[in-house]
Amino acid sequence: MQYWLLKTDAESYSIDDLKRDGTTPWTGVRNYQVRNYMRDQMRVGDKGFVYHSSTAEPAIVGICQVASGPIPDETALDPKDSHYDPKATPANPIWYCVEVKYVKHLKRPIPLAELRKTKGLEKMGILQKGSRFSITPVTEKEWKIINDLI
DNA sequence: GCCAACGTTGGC
DNA sequence: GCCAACGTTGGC
Repeated sequence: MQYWLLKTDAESYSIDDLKRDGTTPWTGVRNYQVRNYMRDQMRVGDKGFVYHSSTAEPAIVGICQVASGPIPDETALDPKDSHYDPKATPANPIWYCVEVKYVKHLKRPIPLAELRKTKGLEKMGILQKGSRFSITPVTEKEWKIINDLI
């Protein structure tokens, strides 16, 4: 089993939205590296941190779980969707996503600033300068360290 | 709202 | 296939 960190803009889709929906396809990713994680590496049962970006205090706020294998990202095929990609077709969807299931809120959000200060997390994708990947792998060690912060 | 970082696009 | 310009992300 692997661990992940899934970034989301709380304004557009928050952990509360995920709780309400229960399970949701993680659509809208238009970065090849991140698509490849979802298409090739994420497995049903993998766990992930849910991270809110672009808020007053960016933070890890909850835990989710991968609930499906790769499926075509429907938003790429929908001309009305803001993530529409005219090059995508049903035969060659280009963009894939996985379904993500709500597990729980953390007892308290863990702010980015705290992650930065915590020993052993220096290599986390989320902490790298200019990292733009909305999904990054988390090592088992990092997963444990963060769970111990709660 | 600013701006650094960086992936993507497109002209050549 | 290089690389400048562009657009977007996201922390501050």
